[in-house]
Amino acid sequence: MATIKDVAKLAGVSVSTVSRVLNASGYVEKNTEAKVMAAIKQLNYQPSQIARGLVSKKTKTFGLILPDITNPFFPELARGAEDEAGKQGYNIMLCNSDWDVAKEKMYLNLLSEKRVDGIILVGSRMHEQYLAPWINDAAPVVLLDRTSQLDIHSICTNNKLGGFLATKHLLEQNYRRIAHITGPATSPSAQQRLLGYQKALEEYGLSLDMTLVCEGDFRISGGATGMRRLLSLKNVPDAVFCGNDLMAVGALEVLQEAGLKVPEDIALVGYDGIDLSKYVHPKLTTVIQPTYEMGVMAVQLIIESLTGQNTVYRHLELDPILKVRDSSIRRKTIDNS
Amino acid sequence: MATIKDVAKLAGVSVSTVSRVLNASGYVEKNTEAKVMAAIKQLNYQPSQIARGLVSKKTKTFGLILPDITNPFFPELARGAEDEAGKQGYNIMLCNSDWDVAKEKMYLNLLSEKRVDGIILVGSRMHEQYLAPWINDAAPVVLLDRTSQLDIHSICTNNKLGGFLATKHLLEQNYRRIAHITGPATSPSAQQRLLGYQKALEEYGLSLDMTLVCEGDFRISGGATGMRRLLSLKNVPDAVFCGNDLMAVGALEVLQEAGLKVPEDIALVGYDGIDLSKYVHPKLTTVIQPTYEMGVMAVQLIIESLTGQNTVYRHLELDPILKVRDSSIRRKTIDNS
DNA sequence: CTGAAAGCGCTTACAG
DNA sequence: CTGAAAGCGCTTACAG
Repeated sequence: MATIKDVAKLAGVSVSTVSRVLNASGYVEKNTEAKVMAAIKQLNYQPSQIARGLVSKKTKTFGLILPDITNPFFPELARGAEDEAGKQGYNIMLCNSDWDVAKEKMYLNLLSEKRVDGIILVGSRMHEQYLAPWINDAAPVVLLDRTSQLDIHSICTNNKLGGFLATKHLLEQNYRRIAHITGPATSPSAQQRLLGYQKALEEYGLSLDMTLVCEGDFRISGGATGMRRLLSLKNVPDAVFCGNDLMAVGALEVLQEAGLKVPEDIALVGYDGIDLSKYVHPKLTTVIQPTYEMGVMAVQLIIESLTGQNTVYRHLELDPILKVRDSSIRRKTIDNS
Repeated sequence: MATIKDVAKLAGVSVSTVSRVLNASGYVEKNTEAKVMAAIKQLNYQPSQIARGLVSKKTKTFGLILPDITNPFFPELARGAEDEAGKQGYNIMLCNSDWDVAKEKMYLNLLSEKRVDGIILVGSRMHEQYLAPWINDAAPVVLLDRTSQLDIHSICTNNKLGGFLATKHLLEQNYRRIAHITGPATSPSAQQRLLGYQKALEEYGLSLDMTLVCEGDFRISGGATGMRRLLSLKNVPDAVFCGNDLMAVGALEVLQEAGLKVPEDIALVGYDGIDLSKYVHPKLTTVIQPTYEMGVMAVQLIIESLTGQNTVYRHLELDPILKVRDSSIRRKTIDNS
């Protein structure tokens, strides 16, 4: 692979001059420039970003640590980040953490050693104390889908509002025995959605029945397991708010196998607004998150930090949107059985 | 950020010595080592992979260029590549090309300037002549989901076999008027699946009816458009082999809106084996590709090239597997209407 | 307008 | 067992 020296030699100039035409910095005679360009072309020369990075202290690369790209929630987010990064001349390094704090730490270290210009950390369950060392470190970090007390950027959606909207919708549709399959208890988002669920029940003067709340795992299998447990109750719910769409799909399968109709027998609401929610039958009512935008905004926040336009740490909160579809259509009367 | 010099100064030794303990190379006295380790810890020192890369000519990074991570076929593949790369100490740089040759070239250049140790190029429609400059270049390239006459690694599945299996299955189920919604005409995979479709028809002594073949785009919308066109025919097909699952989902929606039943009125077969195919109703018969494995193998091929274990270019072909589900269940008799 | 020199943060021979 | 020097491929002042 040709180096700047090779180009200089072939063009009969110094490396300084080649560097100048490469960076369009300083004056260089038209004629000299032409010679240099010709040499570059002839040698098929590509400047090494490694060498450049060593002096500029910039790698034009961001790290993106997310739980699992095969989980349909994350590709949208990754795409948003990549599109925005690409627009600004950055590449994205993708890391799957599987919600594993040890893996997150490993990747955080790796990315830091590779001197990425910024890191987007999605859905981390890491304790604040472990996060702290990364603050005010070389590369700005932005937390996605989680908040923090620390001086660090964060973007999340209002999960409590989302849980509230989902549950209130079911209440408005005259469902009254509303169960909730939550995400993992360790997930802050899951906790907030649960709070929203409780708030909506309270607002309707309904007391919280903990037998109707079961912990899931944000995966299809967890939704199925939860639904089976709910069906085994002596007093089966008439509606289920699932902590995410994937679990709603699992719940839906169990209901269909049990010969129950959605929403006639049991209504279902999901969360996230992944594509899949539109293509199951019946189409799933869900709470849509601005997933792609979160990826875009994360990159924008980092770039703002980098260019010094923004010296204050931002904690952004976006509002989710309730999307009513077929799985929760209106009941005419309240069923008080 | 602390450098090796800072560590050396604090430990009261030379940078050479610090480098030795960092790399566990050469002899270093126990006592000296302890002092160095202490300094590293105290300064929270992380060696710069940029500086290391400049001398070692290795970045421990691979580039992964794929059409679109939000297309459900690709996350599996990306995950396979990332898992295997991570195991071997490499990171993955993710790039979305949108099937756009110009974007592919741009990323190829960018990744090359960043001196990645290898590049995985997925589903490229680039002409051989444009690909040629990347061969025997610094970083090994492996083509995924496409073949090449060039001296370059490639991994693909036997798409002709896949198309054949899908169509033969429908024929065995006594469907006779079988349409095919293809992928884009420019896609080699789409072309091969079409050939498989033709071969199966021939084997059953059926002649190819071009009014039953329409070009799609591998997206939901293209499947919907294709299905609408097929329904407008005077002589409607009794089964449709869709070039991928996404188009099958689009076709399914159109059929349901038209009040037609699958598979009673029209049978449907997809391709790829994406998760979604299991969760639509009815569950979609499909041809499963070993997507995750392809990602893993691509990384393995690159690493073999890098370690010189493998000097010959490999063209691997994997076999897809027919997965029969509800959307194409048996008809009792041949419908000769 | 152009070149020589120093330096980015490391590793790798080479002495000692 | 340890240190000084050269070099990886660039950019950035500094002279001229």
